[in-house]
Amino acid sequence: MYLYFQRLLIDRVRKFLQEQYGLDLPTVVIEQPPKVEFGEYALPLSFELAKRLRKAPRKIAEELVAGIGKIPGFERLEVAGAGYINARLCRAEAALALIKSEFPSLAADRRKILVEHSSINPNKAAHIGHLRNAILGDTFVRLLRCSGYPVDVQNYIDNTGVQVADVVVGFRELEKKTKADIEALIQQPRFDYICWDVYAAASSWYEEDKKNLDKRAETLHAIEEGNNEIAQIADLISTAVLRRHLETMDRLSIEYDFLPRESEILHLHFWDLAFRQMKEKGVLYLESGGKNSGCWVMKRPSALNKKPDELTDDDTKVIVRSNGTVGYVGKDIAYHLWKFGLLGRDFGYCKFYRYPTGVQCWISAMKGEPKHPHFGDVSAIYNVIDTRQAEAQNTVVEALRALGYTNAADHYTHFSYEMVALTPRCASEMGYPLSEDEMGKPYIEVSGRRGFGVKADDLIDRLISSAQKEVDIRHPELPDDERAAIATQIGVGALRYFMLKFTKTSVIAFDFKEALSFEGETGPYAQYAVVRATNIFRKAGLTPEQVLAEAADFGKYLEGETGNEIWEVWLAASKTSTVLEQCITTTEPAYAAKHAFQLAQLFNNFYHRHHILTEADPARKHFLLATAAIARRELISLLAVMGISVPPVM
RNA sequence: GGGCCCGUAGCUCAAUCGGAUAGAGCAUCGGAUUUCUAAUCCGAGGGUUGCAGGUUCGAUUCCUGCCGGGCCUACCA
Repeated sequence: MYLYFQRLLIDRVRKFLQEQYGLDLPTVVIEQPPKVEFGEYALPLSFELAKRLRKAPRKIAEELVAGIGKIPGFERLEVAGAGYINARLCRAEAALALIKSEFPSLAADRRKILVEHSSINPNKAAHIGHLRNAILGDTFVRLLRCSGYPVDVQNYIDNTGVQVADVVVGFRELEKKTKADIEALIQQPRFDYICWDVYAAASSWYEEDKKNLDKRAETLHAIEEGNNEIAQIADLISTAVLRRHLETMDRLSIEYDFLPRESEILHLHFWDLAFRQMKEKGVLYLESGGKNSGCWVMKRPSALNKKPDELTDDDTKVIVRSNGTVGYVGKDIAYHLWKFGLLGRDFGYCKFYRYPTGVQCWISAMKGEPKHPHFGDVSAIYNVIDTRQAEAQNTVVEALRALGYTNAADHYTHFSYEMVALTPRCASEMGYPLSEDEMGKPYIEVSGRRGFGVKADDLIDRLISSAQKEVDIRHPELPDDERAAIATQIGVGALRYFMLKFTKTSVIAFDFKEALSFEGETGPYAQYAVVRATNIFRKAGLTPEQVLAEAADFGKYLEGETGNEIWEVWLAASKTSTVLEQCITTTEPAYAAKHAFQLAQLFNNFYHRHHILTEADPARKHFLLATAAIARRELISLLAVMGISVPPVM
């Protein structure tokens, strides 16, 4: 609703400027006045035009206000301050429009969008860093879907890399486990936890004696080769850990459609096709001298502006090693050609995991099932990968561009975000030994290699049990299963909100105290606002839908000081679709979280000041109920976009 | 050395394309409940937006330099 009137206003202003002054402004800046009394929109454009028109800003504002005249849905325009133009909506009309508004579909074409997120190495338990990735990614998927885009969700599985090899080494060399032993271990409820420790042990074993690294190389080679016991063990482990990751993420209602694995990219020879294209088009060249002699290399994106004679070995990225093997970035280029349907080869597909919701998750295979959905060949992609891989991502984009796939390159978005780290206090509380140097740092990076980190399932467990205690106290009358379900919703809500409230560029210095909080700017705060609203309708014996269906002219209740206060609730509610659109265009889900909190805050304030059920005037009572219904409706959809459901009671 | 990011209240973070008096939460202190459940609400204190210049009618935001911190910069993934 807010967006609709905003566009209407901008169109009128732009049209007037064109007719009156012959000006064609590409963008008209619009913002919100500091107080609702001033109106819903503020235009600072008079300041901008002052120089071009050689008139005082205030004079221009006056001309604009007089010239534009009446706009449907608006009460009036007025000049404010040194030359702002404030626009006031007709509140009664706007309120009715909001009640009737349906969520606008932004999707222009029906071609699929691909979001890749999670992509956790299948060699150990997922940790808080992976949670941030998955929650950001899943929320972005929900944002796109709720705006009408068809989306495929992919989770890339590096099942043949060094990290899996290290766990295999750990089990075989340190734990002396046979294939049969490992098969038995996999049956344990949290096999990924066992791997967590084994991986850390293997990593420190390498440090004890560099010769131990030979085992890694041997193992890695055997895995890539295939058809041997080591490869079978690696597959056993990585598949079991992958299954655990899916279970962990499913606890947060995070689902995937397809799991492309590196083993298939390797064995289906995706790279050969990519390599051929890249050689033909001169994207790669064979280095003849220097330290990279004998390697096929690409210019680094950071060196794009350098002249040929300024280039050094450091400005090139090795894609194919001198021994002929391809590196990670090369495989990623091939994979991304596939994503855009530019490779000329496809995966086989097998069913892998069925979610309780009925969604089927597929996995890549050499020879797949005959009937399967079509993945890849999409119009746009979003890769949710932390900022440390920015350069690798840029290299892939530049490879696409250099191959002449500019359209693909333009629709490739690295959804970049900062890492989750531990505060030194949190790390030492968890018993991790820190050097003096590290104690003085603002945060300590999570490290799977060192075994430093908060495991995702542990954090979820703690959040749920902490919520459980509260629910048990507050609702002893409810049966066990209902209390458990409520605690789960609250715990998950707290976690998802926590990961979304920070903007992507902010490093999260993780601390249990903050993450476990259910008060203030948290998920449960917003959930609680909805529960309060729901309680009103339950007591009143009405549904919010009934109340909204009978909407009347609320004009007189939206005037004056009290009216202003309540109008703030309506206005915030009306901005939901604007905010969601902003989240998509800026790839920043934090705006949705901030907005949900603000709306919940406004509602809680309203709830406190106006006692609805005891209101004597039936018409006013109806208006107050409608206010609660609108805030509740918008909050529920905002939370749903964040993957947060609302319990029936709290 | 080069590239990217960050520096805002005691702490953790916001601030829409450069706009009106820089806002929240936590913590601290003081209040509010015979009411739709207090996981709530109200109030108070707390700021040279790292420093110095520049552009602008206007800078937390843009530019330059400096200081401090982080990440990347492997023939690892």
